[in-house]
Amino acid sequence: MNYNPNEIEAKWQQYWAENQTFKASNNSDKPKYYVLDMFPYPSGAGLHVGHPLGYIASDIVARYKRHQGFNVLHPQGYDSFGLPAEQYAIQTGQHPAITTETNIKRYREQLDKIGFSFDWNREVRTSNPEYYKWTQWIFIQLFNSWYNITADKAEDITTLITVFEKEGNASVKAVCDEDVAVFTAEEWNGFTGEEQQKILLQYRLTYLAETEVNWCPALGTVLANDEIVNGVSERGGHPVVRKKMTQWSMRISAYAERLLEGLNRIDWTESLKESQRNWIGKSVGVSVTFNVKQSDATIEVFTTRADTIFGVAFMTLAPEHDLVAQITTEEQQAEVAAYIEATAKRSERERMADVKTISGVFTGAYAEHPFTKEPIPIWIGDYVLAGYGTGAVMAVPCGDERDYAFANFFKGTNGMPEIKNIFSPLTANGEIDTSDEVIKEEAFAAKQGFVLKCSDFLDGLGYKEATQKVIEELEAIGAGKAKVNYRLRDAVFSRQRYWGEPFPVYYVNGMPQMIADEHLPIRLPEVEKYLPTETGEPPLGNATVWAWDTANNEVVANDKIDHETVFPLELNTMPGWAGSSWYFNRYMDAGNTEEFASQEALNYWKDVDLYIGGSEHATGHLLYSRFWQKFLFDKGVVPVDEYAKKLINQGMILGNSAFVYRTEDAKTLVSKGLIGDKTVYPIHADLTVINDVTNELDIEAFKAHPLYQDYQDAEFILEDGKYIVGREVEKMSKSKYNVVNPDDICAEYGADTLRLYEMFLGPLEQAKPWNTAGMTGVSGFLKKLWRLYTTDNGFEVTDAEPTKEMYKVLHQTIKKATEDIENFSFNTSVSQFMICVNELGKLKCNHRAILEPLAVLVSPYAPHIAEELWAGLGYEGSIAMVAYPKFEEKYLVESSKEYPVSFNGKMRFKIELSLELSVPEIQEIILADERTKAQLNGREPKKVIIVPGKIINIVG
RNA sequence: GCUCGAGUGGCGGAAUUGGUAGACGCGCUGGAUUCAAAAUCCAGUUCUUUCGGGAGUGUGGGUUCGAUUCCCACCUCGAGUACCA
Repeated sequence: MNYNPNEIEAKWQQYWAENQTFKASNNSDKPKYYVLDMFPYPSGAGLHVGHPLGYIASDIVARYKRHQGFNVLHPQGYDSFGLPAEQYAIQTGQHPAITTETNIKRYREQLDKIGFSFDWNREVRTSNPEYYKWTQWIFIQLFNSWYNITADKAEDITTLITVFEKEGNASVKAVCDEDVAVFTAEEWNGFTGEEQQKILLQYRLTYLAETEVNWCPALGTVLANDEIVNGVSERGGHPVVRKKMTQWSMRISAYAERLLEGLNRIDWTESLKESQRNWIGKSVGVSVTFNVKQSDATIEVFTTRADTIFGVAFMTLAPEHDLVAQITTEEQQAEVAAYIEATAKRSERERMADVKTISGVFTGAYAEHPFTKEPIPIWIGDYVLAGYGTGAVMAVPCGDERDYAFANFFKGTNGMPEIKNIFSPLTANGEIDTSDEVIKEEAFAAKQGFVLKCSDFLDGLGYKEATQKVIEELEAIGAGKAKVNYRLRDAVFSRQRYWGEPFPVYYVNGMPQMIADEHLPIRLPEVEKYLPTETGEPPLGNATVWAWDTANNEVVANDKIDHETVFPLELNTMPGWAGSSWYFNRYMDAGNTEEFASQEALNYWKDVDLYIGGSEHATGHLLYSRFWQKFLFDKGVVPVDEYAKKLINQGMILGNSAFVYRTEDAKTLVSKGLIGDKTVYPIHADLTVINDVTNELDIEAFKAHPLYQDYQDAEFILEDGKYIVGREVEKMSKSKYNVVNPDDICAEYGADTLRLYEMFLGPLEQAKPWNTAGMTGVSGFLKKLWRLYTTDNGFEVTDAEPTKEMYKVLHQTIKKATEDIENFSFNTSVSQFMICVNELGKLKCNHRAILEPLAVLVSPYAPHIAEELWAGLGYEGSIAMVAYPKFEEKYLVESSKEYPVSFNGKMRFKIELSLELSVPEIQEIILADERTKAQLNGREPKKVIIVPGKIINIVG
């Protein structure tokens, strides 16, 4: 009776679907376990073998935990809003909803073939109105909240209004816009409703503001910082420019410290946490205020090196700094204007690529040193970034590389002073090094190994003491204070796209108004065209039925807009990360129409025990979702403020590209071994036209392939009568023709083989190349496993008592498989299964007492065959909930050990000795052994090390 | 530049409270079976060797009876990030 994977896999997949085997209940006496995959964007290309890697790992854990007696939540869904479906709509006119539906169907078919134990009853789709209703609802919650620094949490905006009414805003400590004017209670109460709304907008956690955004002209939309890679868009690689626009923003900066702190409480990889820490970019320093001479303006700078304040030689403002226009003197006006214009023209990318070139101009103005009162020339320069700190720096050439380079470059012009040194370097034993005068060639940027000089009251102090002292002095004269600065910027939340969540927002006199919760969802309107309008408005500007009727609370035609009861709706949509920032909570109670999720469900499942997904989301999804979770926690909606206890990043599966080599004239194709020193150009060969094992090109298939029509008449230069292709490991991608489709693998070898092989390939977190040839290994393993339970006549097992050896192998395997699964070391447990089956095969084991637990052990990895074997053993129903076998130490206890005997650390021979023997007894036996004498060759052993049960080492 | 991670056979990889380096699989070699092939099974497979051995986990040093594992310095590759004041 042969193992026929196609037949049994289809059968059990149908069984699981019909019997709802993996349906999770929100009520159970069992402990809960929540295993989550990052849900996919359903792209038109379908899945390749790299995609399911993480899903297979999480499925193994989910199935293992079910065997262990947990109530397991293992859901799946689709992040179904996004750019590709919209771009397809622009090209073809097909509605993105149709494209998305088709792609999801394809994804589902592919996923089903691999035999995942997902609870599809809880499927979510971010583009489904029943889902995005709650995304809109969360947006409204954010709008109706402010961040109270004193309480260190988000609170309802009404608590802020209460304070304003009683005390004004002077005493309010909130995370808000920087330029909020101070007002009293009387003033507040005297403001018009509109004025009050404007002020509140400066406090809300999501707010409308004119901000400088990353505008991508090619995509016609704004991009978030994490959607830009090397100055071009992550999608498509289009150039990105800075542009001022009125946009919704999320006040994620309010949560900077808590996002940082929370990292200490979660078990995520160190590198991922480090990425988030860098992205948040906390730096502890001092804010110093400089007065501008002959002006009432002041310049605030942020510095981490306040100790160097007596080394300040000049100040540099970012060209975009607000004060530039105000302080620039008449003589310098033309030069400054020209410089600003020149910088604005340079794209972010050029500016980044070209860090070596020093440029800047003098404003003509001077600031006043807070202590010495000496004049300090104020320059502008593009090495100072408007977006970081205050967009202004105090420049200390002797202590900072960039300041040094700038000062050196402009030395002697416009009052740029000579570089002055304020550091006395210390020798290794802490004495002042008088022999060496530093700061001749470069800045002294270290924070240790010096004491200050020429620094008034700071003379003789090191970095720490000086910083402490200068903060005290600055505070005493009111010119500065300690400050913590974060790199993390508020996140722009508007996108000029069609295929995203519409905002539940309409505008009255330009002021945004929220639509009441009970009228949600606000559904995406139909449009004729998915492109921006002729007037440059976002695609929703094409909608004709997109106005809000406040009398009837419904969306109505635009021509009804009268700005009295009918108002225009927001034309932007939400970004891709909106829907993915809370979906893990929705799975807990996916069908709920009354609430985001019920309190019972949220309290029962609480958080994700294991989250598996790619590391590319480190500073996007994984940061935004933590932010929303903390906000929802503050509002009492969710019970925990970190939603994923443990996170694992699966590595990428790389493609194994094949190449043919053409000559310059494209008339000849040269086999790989014959290239020699000929000039040839590699062309990707589709994997369907080569033999994956022998690397031989199927020339007929190649010529017949539509991609290679240009080579119909080409001459093939063969080696040994064959054309051998070159191979190279690259990212798996359609454009490299190295994609392997899991459907093909399932059809040829079966899903269980695919699952085992993906795990067997190597450690989950590591990138590793795919090699279809290796499939035969695991395929052979499953056949051998099958043969243990069967004969030519069908299933045949014995109830006889197994031998000691059989028990030993089984329990070794239980031990290893359990440990490995707990450590997510899936590759090594597959090895152990192979060892086990090889051993049992040699022992001719067909004993029920061994084969029953073995089926359960294998079941998380290869569930279909496990089900079939379980049925073959005579059981009704699924193996999925059968208790996991228990490891018993007694089966592994040994009475003797084969000791390795080393001489000077090199293993030379082995000797079987009883474990009962004492150290002196072992020594006596070993020294009397002939092989020892031969090794020593007459020398006396200097030392004999015996570690009982482990090793013997003789030094001599 | 900085941060994090990784360097082990022809290939994927295994082994770390320091204790037999190369488990398991691919590939390769030889054999059995077969009319033949596929499939299957058996044996071998780090390198080198004068068959006694010798060398060997990126390189150089150190600690140790003993180092892939710990320490120092360096090299290479990958990922992230960057004029961050």
